[in-house]
Amino acid sequence: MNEKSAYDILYERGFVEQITDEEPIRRLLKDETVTCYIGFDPTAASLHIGSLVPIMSLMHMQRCGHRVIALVGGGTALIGDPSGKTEMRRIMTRDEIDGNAEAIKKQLSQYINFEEGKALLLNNADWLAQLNYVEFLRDIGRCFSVNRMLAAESYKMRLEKGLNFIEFNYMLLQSYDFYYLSKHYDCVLQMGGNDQWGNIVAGIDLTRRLEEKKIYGMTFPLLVTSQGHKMGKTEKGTVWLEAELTSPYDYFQYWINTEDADVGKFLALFSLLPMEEIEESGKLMDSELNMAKAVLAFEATRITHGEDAAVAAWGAAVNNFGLRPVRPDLFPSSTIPRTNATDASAIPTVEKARGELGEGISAFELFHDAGLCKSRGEARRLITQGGAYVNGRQVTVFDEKIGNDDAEDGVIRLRKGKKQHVLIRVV
RNA sequence: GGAGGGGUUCCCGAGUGGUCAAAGGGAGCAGACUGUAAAUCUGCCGGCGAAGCCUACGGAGGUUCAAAUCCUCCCCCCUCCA
Repeated sequence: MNEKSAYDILYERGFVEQITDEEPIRRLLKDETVTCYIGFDPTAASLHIGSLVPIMSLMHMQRCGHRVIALVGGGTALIGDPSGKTEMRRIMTRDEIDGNAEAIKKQLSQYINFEEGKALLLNNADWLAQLNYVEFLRDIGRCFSVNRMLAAESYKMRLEKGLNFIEFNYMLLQSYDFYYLSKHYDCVLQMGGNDQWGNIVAGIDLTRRLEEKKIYGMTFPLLVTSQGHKMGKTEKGTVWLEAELTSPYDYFQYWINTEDADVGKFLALFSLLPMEEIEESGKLMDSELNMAKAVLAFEATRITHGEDAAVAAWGAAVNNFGLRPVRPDLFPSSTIPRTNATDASAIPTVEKARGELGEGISAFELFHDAGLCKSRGEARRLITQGGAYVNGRQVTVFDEKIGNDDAEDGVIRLRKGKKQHVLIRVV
């Protein structure tokens, strides 16, 4: 059904930054079923938006019939990848890493079908943790030239600030991973962020020296917004893929706030919509672009949190921001609702006991309790500066009492600034 | 191992006895302008309901009415020498 090869798809959607050999890779992905892998770092209990490009690339590979390996770096996390970092990372304990690795495995299953050998989920701790140091040095270490390693871009930055031996070894371990996967799982392609280029190429060299086997590498662009801001940070911090950490509502809001110049690029990378539809939307100008942003937000939320959560997040956006329906001729493949129906249940809601509100609570306390402000002081400042609203009315006195009388249908609507809404449900 | 230089609030970075909750920049928040965009301008930007108090300048002690600043020991990083 699909004439395009995985390479064509990745290329046209903007996934490809560097590749080791264009022609062979193009052919391979077109004519054969290949096994490819990407490593994920278990340094936190959840992946975040920064991992989404790799995840989406694996989805595309799988949809094209290739076998994908998601490698959780339980072993390499014990070392800490220095690539692209200015500071050494905190060394994590074995338990922390194992716990995170488990959580990440579960998360990846939302995007990739691991049934019946269509995809594999491996943990490199399974082979790295039992390596024998002297043997490793003799078999693997001898294949690495320190001179070449020092020349690698990934170490440059650290050579100025300092790099210690444990981190210097990271490249050997990741190279060994690739070698190991190529040997035991017939993996021929490693993909990763562009900061992984050095590590990937080193793995290719190692495998060639040990096995005389040719394998390949591809890297993705490291995304910053068109304004140069880093991806995945908002007023609430990192945008996680885990619903417990970043709600589908916030996740949707993150995407709908995409800068104009990034909408097309992000639709290609973070939705599965056909490129023709995405290109068509490129004609949208000015505020019409908000329709494309809505579709981006909806599709991205759908992929990560499911259709129902996406619809709910959309409904909340309609309710809070007067988001208008997307024209029917745009993005026909998207399942975004085209109606005006408004289910606002996804708006963040905090419950308060009727009794607690009996005497009325000072506005600044309420904003703090609702989680809109990190401290009471911040809430006071917010009110003083005129950024606090109750039921759409600006609060001007910081200790104005808010009580049961302010509830409309059992709900008090709080708003911080223009964008952040929380409902207080009186129970 | 020796000599020198460093570790400051979310990040970068100034501060070498009181006027320091700590210059400046970035990030962030709010206001104006807008399209839930960007840019720009303005205000805010440790905690506690104010005075004041508490917490904070790598760690532990000490000197002093008073310490981010002085002394001692320790930890970590960088540069040069070995």
